[in-house]
Amino acid sequence: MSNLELRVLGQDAEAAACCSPMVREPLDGEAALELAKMFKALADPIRLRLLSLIASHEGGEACVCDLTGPFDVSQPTISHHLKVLREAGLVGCERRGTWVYYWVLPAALARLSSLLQAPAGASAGAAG
Amino acid sequence: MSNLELRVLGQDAEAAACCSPMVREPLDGEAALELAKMFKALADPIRLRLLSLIASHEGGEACVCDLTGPFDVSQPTISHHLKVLREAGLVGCERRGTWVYYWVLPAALARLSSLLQAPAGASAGAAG
DNA sequence: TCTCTGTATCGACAGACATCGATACAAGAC
DNA sequence: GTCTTGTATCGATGTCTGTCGATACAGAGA
Repeated sequence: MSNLELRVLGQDAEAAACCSPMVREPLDGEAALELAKMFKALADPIRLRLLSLIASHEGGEACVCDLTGPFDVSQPTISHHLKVLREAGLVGCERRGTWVYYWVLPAALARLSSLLQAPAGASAGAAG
Repeated sequence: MSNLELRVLGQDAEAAACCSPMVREPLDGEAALELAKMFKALADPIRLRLLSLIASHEGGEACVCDLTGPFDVSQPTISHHLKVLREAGLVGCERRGTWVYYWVLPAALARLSSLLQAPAGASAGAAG
């Protein structure tokens, strides 16, 4: 159905989705550094809304021209935020003719999501 | 059993875990602002490791004295990071005698985790 | 009381970041 | 070729953040 599926080739989303939440064993410094970069990209309200806007756009992708309107900041600022999301590996992009299109990389979100997921037992009931 | 379960009373972890990932519909500005604060708390390698260290500690909680050792930064810096995690609603704490204990609030992590979770169709699955 | 230990707060400082206007670059229309 | 439009980059600036040493606060014990 979606053309989204084209984008996730080569990403092992399933592998990432299955394992080692951070509540299970301590993160080592290197992993923490890399993950912090991704969370840092999410740590801005405009970037969160951009990501959400892109992901929920029809077809799973959005033109930059669709993304500058909803915000009260300048075009260079939006472009900067898109670059941050790109460099964090959260979105991909491609120029098609005049326009540039962005889409979310689901594997990256899935990885963060699974990291934060508490193991079934621990989540609410905890320690038992 | 656990002393952790005492801490999750009043938090609707299950309710948070069920709904509205950001890839489904655009986040409004207010929600984005609040979520960005939580992600900002995660956007530092030391804080990620602290959180992971606390969560994976036996009993689900850790004394500050267990948390200062593993890092190359000063005690005030660790205290600062713990405060950031606290104010973001990611951990709770309590003084017991001389020591202060910290534990993770699973509902907060679950909320972020579910937010990032792509809907079944789109997520990774898409690749298949 | 005083002392000792564990933790938090304060004040200062350097580096990182969000934002802007100006400008460069890319592609289509003419 | 030139013009126009869409997007990215540059350079500057104000604000936020991570870090430290110094110090204050809390509780236990003598």
